[in-house]
This record gives sequence, structure tokens and C-alpha cells, in this order.
Amino acid sequence: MKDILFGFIERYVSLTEEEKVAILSLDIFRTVKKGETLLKEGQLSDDSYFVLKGCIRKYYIIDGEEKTTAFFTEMDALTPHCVISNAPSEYFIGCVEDCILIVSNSDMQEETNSKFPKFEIMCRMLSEELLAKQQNAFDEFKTSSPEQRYLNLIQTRPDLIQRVPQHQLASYLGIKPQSLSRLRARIFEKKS
Amino acid sequence: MKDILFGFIERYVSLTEEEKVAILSLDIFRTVKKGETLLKEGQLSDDSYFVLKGCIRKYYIIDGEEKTTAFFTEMDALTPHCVISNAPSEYFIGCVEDCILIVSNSDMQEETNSKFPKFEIMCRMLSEELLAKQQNAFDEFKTSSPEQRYLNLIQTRPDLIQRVPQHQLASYLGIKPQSLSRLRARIFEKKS
DNA sequence: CGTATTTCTTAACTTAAGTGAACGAGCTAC
DNA sequence: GTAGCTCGTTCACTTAAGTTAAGAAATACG
Repeated sequence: MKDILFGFIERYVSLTEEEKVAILSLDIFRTVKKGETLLKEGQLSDDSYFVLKGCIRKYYIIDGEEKTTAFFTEMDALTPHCVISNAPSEYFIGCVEDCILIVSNSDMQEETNSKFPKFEIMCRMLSEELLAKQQNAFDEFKTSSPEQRYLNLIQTRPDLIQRVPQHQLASYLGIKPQSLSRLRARIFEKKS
Repeated sequence: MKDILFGFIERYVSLTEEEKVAILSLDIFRTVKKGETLLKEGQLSDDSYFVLKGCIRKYYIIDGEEKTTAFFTEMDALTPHCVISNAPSEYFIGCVEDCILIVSNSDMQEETNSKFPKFEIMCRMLSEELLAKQQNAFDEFKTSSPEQRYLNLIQTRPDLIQRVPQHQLASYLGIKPQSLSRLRARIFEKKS
């Protein structure tokens, strides 16, 4: 477990033993059961999540309907909504599978950043990387049809299609569950 | 011009006179004419742009068609695609209006960051803020229809509808120009 | 187990976006 | 000026997604 975390961090900066000990002393590991809700709409929280094992999702409830906009699996980081604006959350975070997560908040990060300046560098690099990925994903979404998005998802994150309920996938693709079902049937027909 | 830049930076960190001089000595201001292309598909470049005046757009050419995915106006920052992956660009950046920009590249940023550590902090804060904004925009896009997106755009960026050609707006909203035209007519009918 | 609930699929119908084509307004260039 | 372009709109037609409803399949749970 520790190894996954340190492996991830060392993609950005190298760590001394002292730093590793300091990180572990923060007591940040947390296990969560499938179906649990980590964050609810309206709550104030600046927690960040890093997924070591399992899958969590971000969703909104709009007109009584759940709209899933993101999934986070192994090695994904979910950054908090309120970095500056200390506004209540507009979305929920729920557990799709049993998870092992790392949870940290801005106090912990500030403390670590001031103790070990290289963490500041890592945070910047990580933010920049996530931003670039996010922008590519957004562009890809805008420039393609639901069918193309689904085909693309099969290529880029085939695991998601297995581990996540279809109706959650549907809103992730920007459509209704019935449309996804029909779209899948259409693709299957084309292949044969 | 300088004041806009320093005003922007000082939303994140405070600046000494020495630092201001150092920034200006980098000679980063650039004016660009409407219609010019700042970056082409296939080019290698790690330039960042900050818009002081005017409007630039990011677009792809897919099957011979331009697909505009983002607009950047006053006080917006366009971060480079290749932070780590030094891959050629998949998109174009073009000037929608005559612009005054600040252009910087990663060498300059690294130099400045190592000379003035507070810049590292500013970069992280800026990245985090952009990431949060980007995620909200993406979620909003996924959870709403083209019509809702257009109505939302009127609320959040009314200037864009005036200064940008409709066919560019259309792909920004994820639809075809004809559909945007029709959608606008539909909205106008509803109002009356 | 078997019952309840959630999840997925199918179908018929409605609504909206994609497509191809045509037209007119405004601009540009020669 | 006028020939050529781009841009926006409109129309008729096609295609795909939204909606409502019903039923089958899978899962959860007492």
C-alpha cells in the first residue's frame, strides 16, 4: 500500500526516508465500503482523495436524477472543489466498489508543503498534469458523438465498462441509460 | 499593461520591486493580429499564453472541419499541452481579434521559479484554480442539453456571443452551426 | 430459498440534432 | 463595380437521442 503511494509520488519528486516517515505519520489511509457516500451536496469539505484500490464516482442530483460526471480508479486523484472559494459542494462523491483511499485536506498539505518545499513542486506538477488531461478529455467529449465517446471509452478505460453500472456510465457519456442500451445494440449489429 | 499583469499575479502572491523588474526584463509582451495562427497542429511548442486584451481560440481540424473547443479572453490563461509529454500539438491556436498577449515558455518559468520560489506557489495555485474551473465547466457540459448550454453561456459569458462567429460558437457548444441557428430561433419563439 | 429492488433491455412515439442544399447579406479583392 | 467568399439562416429529410412504459435479468436481503 505504502509502496503504491511512494511510487506515485516519486514519479514527480524523489523522497528521503525522513520524508517518507513524515508522510506515513499523517495517518491518511482509509478504507471505505461499496455504497458509502464520502461527500454530500451542501457539505463543506476540502478533502482530497487518492485512490489506491477501488473506484469512486462524482455525481450530481439534478431534478431528482443522478448525473455521474467522473470516475476515479487506481492511481487517480480527486482534488477538492473549494480550493479558494469555500463554498458548499454541489455534488456527491460515492463509492462504486470497496476502496482503499488516501484522504488529505488543505491544512495537511500546507503543513507538508512548508516543511518539504519539494511537495509544492509535486503539487504544481500534478495539477498541471491533471489540467492537461482534463482539457484533452473535455475536447474529446465536445468533438465527438455519444457513440464515438463510447467506442473511445472501450479503448481508453475498458475496465470501467466492466466495473460500473450502465446507468452511471450513460450520464458519464452525456446520455440516458436507454440510449446507451440502444447504442450498444447498434454497435453490436454493425460488427456482425 | 504591466498593471494588469501585476494585478493578476498579486491575486496569488505579493511582489517586490525587484521581482517586478525581473519579470519585465523577460520581454514577454506580444501583439498579434486578428486571423493569425499562433500554433498549428503538429508543431512542438511549450508556450503558455496569457490574454491581456483580445480573444484567442483553440480548435481542431477533424475530417476537414474546424472544431473550436475553447475561447480565451481578457485575464484567461492558456496552458501548454506538453507539460511532460513532449508530443506535437493536436490542435491549432488562432486569433479571433487583435490581441495583446503574454507569452512564456517552460524554460522561462523554470528559471523564474528557481529564482523566486513564490512563483512555484503561484503556479500551483493557478493550476489548481484552472483545474477546478475546468472540471465545473466539464460537468456543466455533460449534464445539460445544447439549448441549456447556450442559455448558460448567455449568462456566464455574454461577451462571447457578440465577439465570436456563430459557427465557432456552435462547435464550442458541441453542435453544428445550423443547429445553433435553429436553436436560437426556437428560444426566440418561446420568449414571445 | 423466494421476495423485493435495482438494473438492463426493448418498443413505440416525440423531439431535437445531423445532413445537404439553397439563398441572401455582408466583405474582400481584383 | 462585380465576382468570389464567408457567414448566417432556412428548409426538407434523415438519424439519433429523449420519454414513457413494460417486462426480463440480475442482485440484495430477510
